[in-house]
Amino acid sequence: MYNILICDDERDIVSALKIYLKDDNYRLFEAANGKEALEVIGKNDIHLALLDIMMPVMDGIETMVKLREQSNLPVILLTAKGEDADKVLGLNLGADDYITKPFNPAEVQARVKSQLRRYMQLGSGRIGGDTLVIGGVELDDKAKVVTLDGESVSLTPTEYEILKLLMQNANQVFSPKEIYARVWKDAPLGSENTVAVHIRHLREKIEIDPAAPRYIKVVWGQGYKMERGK
Amino acid sequence: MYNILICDDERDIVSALKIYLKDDNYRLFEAANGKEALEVIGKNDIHLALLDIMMPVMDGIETMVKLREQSNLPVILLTAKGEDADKVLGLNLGADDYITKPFNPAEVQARVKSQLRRYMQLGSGRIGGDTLVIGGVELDDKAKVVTLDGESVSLTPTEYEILKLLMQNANQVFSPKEIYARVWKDAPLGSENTVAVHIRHLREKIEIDPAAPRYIKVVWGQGYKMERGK
DNA sequence: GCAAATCCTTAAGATTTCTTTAAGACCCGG
DNA sequence: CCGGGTCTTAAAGAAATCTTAAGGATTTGC
Repeated sequence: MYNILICDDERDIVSALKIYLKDDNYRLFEAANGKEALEVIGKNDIHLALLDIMMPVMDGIETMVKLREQSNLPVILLTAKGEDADKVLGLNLGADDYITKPFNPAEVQARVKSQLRRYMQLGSGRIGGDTLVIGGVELDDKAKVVTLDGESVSLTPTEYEILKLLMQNANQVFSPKEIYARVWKDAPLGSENTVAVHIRHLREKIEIDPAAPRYIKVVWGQGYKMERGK
Repeated sequence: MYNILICDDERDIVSALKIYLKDDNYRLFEAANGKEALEVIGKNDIHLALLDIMMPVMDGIETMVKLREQSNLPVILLTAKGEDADKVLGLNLGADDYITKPFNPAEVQARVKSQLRRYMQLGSGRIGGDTLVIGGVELDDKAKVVTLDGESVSLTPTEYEILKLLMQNANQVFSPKEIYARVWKDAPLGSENTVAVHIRHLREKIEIDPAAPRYIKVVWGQGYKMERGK
């Protein structure tokens, strides 16, 4: 359940956005100007804010600058056509995205969803130093989170370690013994079958068709590898 | 889907670029300095990098020079007006393009698209330390992958080992007995015919016409060799 | 601490892929 | 044109991987 703040002085805009964002997963908060917005954000655990640029008392840009002094939650600016100067200024001052009026409902939903996912799952959305990416598979080693085409995938610790090993050494082939040694940090006694079972489980989670894997490939007589590129 | 790295120490610049380059075909990575940039590039399959020239820890020029030691992926430098000297230096050291701040969104999109197209069309095949090449045949020992004129070829473990032996010792003739001894690590008992069968299979996979082999030649009464050069 | 849920391992049979064998055809040099 | 070396083909045999299920270990939540 995500908390979303909608901030605009025009009640009609607020109403429209509330309808567009009607979703069991969203709890919607309102504010009529920047000052109210900051109060709401201060009192509640807001996950994303939609701020109109043109507002009385305190405008969207000013609000966002104040907000950025203490938080980096996603801010989507609402702009009217032709306010390009404000838009660029806003982006340079830390906004994450913008939507131009009049709104396209699907676009609003998509951008909100996208920013939330970025913020929640990837820890403020940065695909940076600790994130491995191969095709549609993303592994964030800081957050210990794996996503497949944007959808979060839940892996067990062992599965996670195996996937990490393979992703850190993309295209390199590891024999089951080698995988066992490096993940369990122990000598592989007899049961390399264990590795096969975990590979199977991994494939069930990150492959569309485990029988025709896109990512975790087997090289006969050699071992497994995570394939990057074509 | 292309992976693009945005590297700038100013978060606002990064945010702005991220929005300009928002595209379903791009996956955007961030780094705050050259050191991080190299890490991200090392861990992921980045297709294009936008590097700010002025950065702490490691500047854009230095980063690019390091990068060029191992990759030729497109680099677009981000320069402030007036940094013309750096710009020229950067282009001479291997940058592919540059963009001057403040950015024009359309220009950013166009240059990125153009560089990506150029890079993708030219093919980016880089050959690392563990790759053997003879004619159109490439053997990557890390990935256990063999390609013929760019097309991947699937070999069995034994076939692979034989090919590796022959490629590692190009032009050198090995008798079937010797091949058996070195690949099987066992004394050749009776069945050197086995080697002939594997050679046949290899030829079917990497020769256009197995009856008139280009690569795996036979020397009568002596054995086989992988021929380099014409 | 205890119960429940989750996860890891083991095992065995099924399946796929690879290797070897064998027999005959073919090719080269003398 | 004859003999030994090489090639080809098919099919049986061997090996590796896959799959599934279930018991035991570990972790989690209360």
